[in-house]
Amino acid sequence: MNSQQTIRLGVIDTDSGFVTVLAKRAEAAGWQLRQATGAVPAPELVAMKLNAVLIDPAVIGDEAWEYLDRICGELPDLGVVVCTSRSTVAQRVRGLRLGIDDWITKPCHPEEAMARVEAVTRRRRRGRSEAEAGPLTAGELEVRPDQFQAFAAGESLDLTRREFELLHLLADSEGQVLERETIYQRVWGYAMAHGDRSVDVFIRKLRQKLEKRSPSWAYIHTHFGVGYRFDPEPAGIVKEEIRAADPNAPEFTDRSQQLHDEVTVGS
Amino acid sequence: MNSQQTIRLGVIDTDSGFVTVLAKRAEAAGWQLRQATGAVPAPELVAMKLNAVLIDPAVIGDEAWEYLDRICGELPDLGVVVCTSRSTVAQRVRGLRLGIDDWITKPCHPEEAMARVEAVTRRRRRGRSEAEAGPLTAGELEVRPDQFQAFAAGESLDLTRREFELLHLLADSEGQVLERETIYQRVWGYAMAHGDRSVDVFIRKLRQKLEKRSPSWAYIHTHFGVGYRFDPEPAGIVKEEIRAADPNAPEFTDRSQQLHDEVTVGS
DNA sequence: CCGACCTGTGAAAATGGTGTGAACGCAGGC
DNA sequence: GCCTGCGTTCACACCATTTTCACAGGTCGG
Repeated sequence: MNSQQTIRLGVIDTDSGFVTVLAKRAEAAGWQLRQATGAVPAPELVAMKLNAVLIDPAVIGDEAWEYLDRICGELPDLGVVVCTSRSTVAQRVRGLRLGIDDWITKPCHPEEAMARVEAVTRRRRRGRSEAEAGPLTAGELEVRPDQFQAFAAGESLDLTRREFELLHLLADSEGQVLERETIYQRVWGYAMAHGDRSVDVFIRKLRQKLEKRSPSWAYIHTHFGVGYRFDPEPAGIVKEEIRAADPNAPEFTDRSQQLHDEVTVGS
Repeated sequence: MNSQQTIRLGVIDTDSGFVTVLAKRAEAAGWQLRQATGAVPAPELVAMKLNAVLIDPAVIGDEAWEYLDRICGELPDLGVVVCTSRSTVAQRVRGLRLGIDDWITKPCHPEEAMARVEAVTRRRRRGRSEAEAGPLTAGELEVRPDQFQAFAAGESLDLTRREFELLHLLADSEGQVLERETIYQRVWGYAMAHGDRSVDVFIRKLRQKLEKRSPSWAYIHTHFGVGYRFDPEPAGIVKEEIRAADPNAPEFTDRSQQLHDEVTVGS
């Protein structure tokens, strides 16, 4: 469904002109970028949770081959694209055999670089369809994409597909307030018709099933006039946390909502 | 080791000079080649069991884009590399976005073409070779890939080829819920058409044959709106659980439901 | 406190997914 | 050519899920 997830790309290059333009376009496309101007150790690359890196080996120097070899070997899930000026057939062949996924020659159009990164990422995601996404945990909950189910205390919530997709989206955006339109768009896959109450109904079903298996937690919170927020809270603590969170809180840019929360809680 | 598996490559091109040289080198490397001089329908490509195709869209003509789109859409597991003289950035970007894995410009060195095909096919074939060999057991079942058969209590289930492939896939993913599209993709080798019921029909055939030879086990479970899950369960458990739950029935203290249940049961 | 609007809730109605039997078409063997 | 086994497609019945609707309850701005 949401295979169009944003791409997290690392760029290792010192050609500021190229990088700047690329960054601009990538951000416009919703990608997340990390930049560096020298070799980044493998563990740090892992920490960045990148889908791919775009590297100009020239900025690394003599150890470039060694570095590329190590990256490709240690991070089999990372797409590696080399982008460099002047290269021989022999170098490209060597690089590709080493494990590099694509080799582009500068000067190159940023769109093409992006398209190639995209192609590399796509191919990799497809390759491990089985791996799927890892399970999420929140409060007593465990959301398992490989089972299309959520569990509390080892027991299944018996969610239907839509219920699961909705809960998965919410749990994945823990702490964030999601508007109904956004939720509908992401779960149903198309725009919400004006006046559609489906989201509300499914939220209710989720709350019922959550309550049934995990009564002492509050997971889904309503934000009046906005949408819903997923945030596991042990029952009873609710008031304190909201009061404590208040100073930080005023995130919503809508009307004068913040006031409401205070009043509501205070009463 | 794993990088030295033979690659099955399809070449669609009329540039006999290039193709001849490529074929020579590829064969020297132990690859298996299939050649064509025009568009090859998707089903035929499936039958060839290729890892990748190398296509010059010029030999296909006006329908090249349409053809490439169809190939990429219907055969997600097939690597697609385009190799053509003269192309614009816009064309390359369009192609890569379409699902093409790599785009090379002629004239190109055969070694580089091979290296790029190799890069495209590299990732998804990891660890596939070892999975083939071993027999699987689950419940009373024994799945034997070497015979393309499954047995229960020493008796063959008399599975056809497709039935076996399906059961093998399911048993190999024991406990995991597999979507129909995934199943079709992996067993049939290409994308499932919308509304295709083949998977359902074969599941029924499997269930019949399993029931016949191993009546006291439930192997294949339906997940509504999603797909199927293979998980051997002794049939007895199900009945017991239902019977045990029935007398106690009032499971949850929601509204006034229990009353209804009791009345209903009492009658 | 009122009216307007938003959200929660239960149940009916519509939709759509699954099980199943059977007909069809195709290829390989006799 | 005819038969047989296999895979595909179709139609229908049944039922789980989803959507819709009406109303109750809550929240907000005056």
